[in-house]
Parts: sequence; structure tokens; C-alpha cells
Amino acid sequence: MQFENTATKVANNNIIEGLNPEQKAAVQTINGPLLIVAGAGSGKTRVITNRIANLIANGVAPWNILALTFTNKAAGEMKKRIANLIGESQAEKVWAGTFHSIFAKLLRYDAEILGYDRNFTIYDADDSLSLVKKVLEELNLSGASMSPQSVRSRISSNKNKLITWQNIAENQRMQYDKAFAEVYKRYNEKLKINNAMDFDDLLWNFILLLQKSKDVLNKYQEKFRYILVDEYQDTNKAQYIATNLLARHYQNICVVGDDAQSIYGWRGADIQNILDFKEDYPHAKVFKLEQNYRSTKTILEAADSVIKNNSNQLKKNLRTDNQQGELIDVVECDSDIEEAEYIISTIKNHINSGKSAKDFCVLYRTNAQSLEFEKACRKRNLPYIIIGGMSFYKRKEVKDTLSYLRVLVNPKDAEALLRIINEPTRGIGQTSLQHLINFANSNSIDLLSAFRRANENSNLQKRAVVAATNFANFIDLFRNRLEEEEYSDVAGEYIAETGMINFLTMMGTDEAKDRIRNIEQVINDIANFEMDNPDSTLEDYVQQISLISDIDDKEFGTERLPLMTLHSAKGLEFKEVFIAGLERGLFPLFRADQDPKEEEEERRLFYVGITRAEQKLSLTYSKKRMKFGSVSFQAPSSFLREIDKSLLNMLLPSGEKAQSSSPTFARGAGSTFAAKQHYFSDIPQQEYYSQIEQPQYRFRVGDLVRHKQFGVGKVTGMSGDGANTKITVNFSNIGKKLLLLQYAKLELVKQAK
DNA sequence: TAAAAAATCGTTTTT
DNA sequence: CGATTTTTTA
Repeated sequence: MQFENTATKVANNNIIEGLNPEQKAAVQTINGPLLIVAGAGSGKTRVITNRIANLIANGVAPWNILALTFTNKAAGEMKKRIANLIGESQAEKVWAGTFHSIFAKLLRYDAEILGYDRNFTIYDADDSLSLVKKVLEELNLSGASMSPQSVRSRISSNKNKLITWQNIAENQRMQYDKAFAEVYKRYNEKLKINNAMDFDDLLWNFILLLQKSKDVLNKYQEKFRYILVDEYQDTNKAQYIATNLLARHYQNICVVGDDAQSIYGWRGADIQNILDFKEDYPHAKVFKLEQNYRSTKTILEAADSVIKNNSNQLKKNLRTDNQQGELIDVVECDSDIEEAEYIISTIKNHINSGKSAKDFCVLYRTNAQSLEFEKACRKRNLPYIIIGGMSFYKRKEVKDTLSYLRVLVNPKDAEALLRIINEPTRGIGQTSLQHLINFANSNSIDLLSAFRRANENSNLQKRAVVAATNFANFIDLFRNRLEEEEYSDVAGEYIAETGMINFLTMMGTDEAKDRIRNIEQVINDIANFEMDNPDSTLEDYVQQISLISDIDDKEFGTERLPLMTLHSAKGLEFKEVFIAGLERGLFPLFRADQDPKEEEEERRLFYVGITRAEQKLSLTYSKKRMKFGSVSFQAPSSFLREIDKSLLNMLLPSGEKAQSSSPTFARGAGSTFAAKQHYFSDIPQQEYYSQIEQPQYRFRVGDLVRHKQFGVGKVTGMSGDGANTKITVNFSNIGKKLLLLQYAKLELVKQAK
């Protein structure tokens, strides 16, 4: 005990040392509700970690502290820094993790209360999409009016708001709602049958658990006496309710966030949660961290001049003692190729003169934009890393491997089973599979059991019976072994026996070799996980893996140039940042010009991007850009106009100064012409500049159009002329509609070929 | 049943 | 354009 006291005192000095007064005050507040409004680059992470260390130094047990983040990376970073302050042994006892991973862990203890098995699997967006497709097929709604994508995202956004299918069925406004409620209901039933939860269920089911069992609620309220939520501006309703339930008794809840950096509204995040915190907890203390330690004055001024165009925010006044710094380059490029060439060659030059690749970063709005940057990097032999996008875990062979493991862990997981049953082919084709599914349904057994009892199924061919029985035996064999042996060994042999690797070896191509290595990497990963977590099971491994994203991977420190979306960049910082594609319709993305709320979110995203930069910021846009294999013409982003001109340095890719009266910038920014598609990239530029009055486009059958209310649809017919022109559009959401062209205000999305 | 060819489709952002 | 799904054919 004596010993520990000394240690605590030493730690205590570390904990407050070098903090500014606001930071210190926040760190030293122990009890009661606390809101920390942390501007970009204000040392937020430091305050959070030091505060947790301070709680522990003041006698709070680390296992009574719950710290919730949005990414595993943030959680890992937090743990690492707490460990530096108070030592590994204490730090690892803190409950720090993402909402999803912590709740998943807690759900496993009491899954039975909700009617789930403890070994439930977690469905990612792909899994849940394919489940939606199956439901649509089953209910005979496929092809008709509902696209699986839109149904899935609607289900998700309802779940984020805790809206049940019954709620929708009761309040249905249209026939469409009725059908949707039906799909939603069936989707949930199927999840339950598969003993699976989607991402949103992890939040909602945890709430249900707390509501259903008073014991469980008490248990966790007692356990998590001190709760801390990072990025509070991005919490959705489910996360809000869950944290409030947990904190209700002790009210030791500390939330940290920056309303100016709320960028997940589309995923159900409710910025109101942070704006209303003081109303939820009237006694809450509030601290504002307004001292920025990251960026130059120029960058901060630019960020401020952008964000002040938003209404509805907590007042903040970011300041810095850093230098004024360089002007912000704004570079007008001819094409997306030139844009990538400019950015990558600029970075390459800096690297050649001694700078490090990891000090730079290229940000873009959509993942699709990464392609040209990759090409440019490869051309110059510049190592790069794409964060997000096609992640390791989304690759086919990796998903297949994980699906095999899922079947092993949770034999009810029909999604996983269907995914791998013919990977490699096993002589169980569509017809046989359908017979097996029917057998499972009519006997109310899970799919694997139907495989096991294939010999009772008179519809099956002999060959299929043998194949199905073999497969079931194969799974059962390894399930038995799992009970006795170390799971990493079993998993390794199991995957080897699936035949995937043999199949790929036979192909022999370079790509196949890559895939084999990826599969092996999963096996290694399992072994490492087992070593790191000696008491864990294969269930644990499979469950945590589905909640991991690319940004969590540790490859950052290496000498590679990071490329990522603006969303992925949240929480990161780089000496020099390039933001590409500042074009109307791309950033801010098109639907934002109708809806002010969306536009404000895009602006916050821009704010996030700008404030990632420490020393230097460059913004680029391109006049032409490839979209869907055809060229589209772009106007500069309206956001460029919002930055104070005195902070900008207008350039051409050659490095020459663009005249301040650069035609594109001067006109494009204020004009109303939308990005329009052409099929010849050599249309003279003059035409582009004179296109301020956009000619009336004549729609044709086959065109893809957008309607303000009805969404996107395909033109299937035209009739009449002049003011009487009528147009038939088949909307993906609601089906066919006959509209009067002059009132419909249709917007061209894509021309027919 | 499985591989190859053809057609279709789409672009936010992610735990 | 490139990925994915549907259709055709062996």
C-alpha cells in the first residue's frame, strides 16, 4: 500500500504538468456531470487520458471506469496513454472501447435474457445487405419498388432512433411504409433465427437488456461509476439513451466533443445531444478548450472563416500562439489526373528533399477518388496506404475465411454458411441448396442440421446428399475438436481443410498467391489473439474482428503516404494536408445544396479537414473529372469562397500564380451551373466558361434522373411536347410516376447510352 | 452443376 | 470504368 501511494504521487505530477488552466480544471473534476467542449487541436485526448489517470490516482478503481469511443484506434490510443501515466497493469483494467465492442461484450454475458445464444455473431453492412435481399425475395418485393440498399439504410436509421417495425406499421402513411414494415420485421426475425445481431442491434439490444432486467441495470450502474464519452457530438439516439441509463444513478458522466466536428448525421448522430447536455444535466460543469496547439494562425483563421457560416453551434473562440505560417495554396487543375499528379509530385519533391511521407496526407470526399492518387503514387514509387476503402477484412478471401469461422462458432449463422458453401465448389448447386433451405424451414431446424439430415430429404439427388452430409460432418468434427484443443491450432487446420487454399494454389496466379497470404494472415492473427488473450475463445476472436475497421490498424507510423476520406481523418493530424476535389457537387456533395442541414454537415466536414493540418494546407479542384467512365465538367466548390481571400495563394499546377481574376474561380463560384456530363472530353473550354446559362436538357428514355421528393429513377417514357411534355419515371423507391416535365424539376443524374 | 459471357448497376461518408 | 449480378452454354 505504501508503495502504491508513492507511485500515485509521482503520477499526480505527470497528470497536471504542462496543462493550461482549462485543461487542468477539466482533468481535476472528479464527480458529477461534466461537459468538455474541445476545439480542434486543443489537446482533447490528453485531457481525457489525464483525467482518467487522475480518477485512478484519487482512488477510483480502474474497473469502475467506462470510456466509450467511436473507433478502436481512439480506444487503443487512450489505453496506451493512460498506461504511460499510471502503468500498464492499472490501465488495462479500465473499460475502454467502442460503443459497439463494449456493448457486444456485455451482451454476451446476458444474451439469454434477450433470447439469444451467447455465441451470437455480428453482421456487418454486407451481411445485413444480403439478408435484406433474401427478405425482399421471400416477400416477393425484389425488383419492384425497393432497392435493397435503401431498405437496409432505412432499417438502420430506424434502429438508430429506436423505431420499431410496429411503430412504422402503426403510423404508415403510404403503401410503401406497410411493405417496408413487413421487410423490417422479417429481417429482424431472420437475424434472430441466425443468432446474429447487426451493428445497430448491438446498441439497441443492450438498451433492451438494461430495460428488461433491473438486476443487470443495477449491476452496470454500480460497475461503471465513472463514464466518459468521447466524440459526444457523434452519438445517436441509441448511444445517448444507453449512456444515460448507465449514468443515471451516479451521474458521473463526462462527455467530450466538438459540435463543429459533427459529421455523422447521416448515420443517425444527433448533434443536439451535445448541444442539450446542459439541459439534461442542469448541474453539469462546462469547460471549453479553446487553445489550439496544432495549427498555424493562417489555418485556424481559414477554418474559422468557414465554420462561422453555420448556425446552431456552441460558441467557441479558438486561438493559438503558433506562427502565422504559410498561405493556403488553392490549385486549379485541368483534370482529376492532373490534380493527382500535382499533389503526388509535390509531396514526392518534399520527400526527396528530406521530409517524411507520413507527415503528409491526402484527403478526399469519396473513396472512389483514391484511384488516381494510387496510380500517381505507383508511377513514382511512392509507398502509400489507403485508410478505409477496401479494407483487409472486406476482401473476398478474408470474408470467406471469417465466414468459415463463424459457421464453426455459431452453426445457426445461415448467412455465413451460404456464403462459403460453394467456396470452393462442393457440388451443392442452387437447386439442392433450395431443397435444403426448404427442409430446414419446414422442420424448424437450422440450416446446418438440414445438411446433417440430408438423407431424410427426398428431393435431393444422391450426389447432393453425400456432399451435404460430408460438409456437416466436417463442421461437426472441428466443433468437437474445438472443445479440447487450442483454438488457433484447430482454426488453422480447419481452414486448411476447407480446400480454399488448395483451390487458390491450383490457380497459381499472382493474385491467388496474394489471397493465400491473406488467408494465412488471418490464421496468424488468430494465433496472436490467443497469445494476447490467454483466456479467450474463438467466439471472442470472431466477435471482435467484425467490429474492427481499417483505421484501427497500426500501419500508420510507417513511411507511407496516407490517403483517406475526410471522415476517416477525424482525430488525426499531419504537418501538411492536401484536400482534393473541392468542386461543386463533389464537396459539398450534391444533395447538400437543397438541404441547409446537409450543407452545414458538409461544412463541418470541411472544417475537420482544414484543422487536420499543422503547418501547411493545400486545396485543389479540377475542371474535368471522370465519373462512371465518362467525363463530367466541374465548377469550383462554394466552400472556397468562404475562406478569406487574403489567406489564399491561387496557383496552377505548374506552380505559376493563377491570376486573381481566374475565370473559373471568379465565375464558377457565383454561378449556378451544375456539373453536367458530356461524352467528349475535348469540348473546347470556351464552351464550358460560357455555359453559365445552362441550356435546357431534353431528357431521353433511359436517362437516370433525380426528383426532389421521389429520389432517383429511370426515364421510361416521354409524351406530348412543349408545356405539355409528360415524362414517365420509374423511381427506385416508389415505382413508376407520370410527371409534367415543366413542374417536375428533374435533375439529370446520368445520360442514357 | 459450373464456368464463361453478357448485362446491369452504381457514388457519400462507417461502427 | 469496374464490380457485381444474371444469363448462356458446356
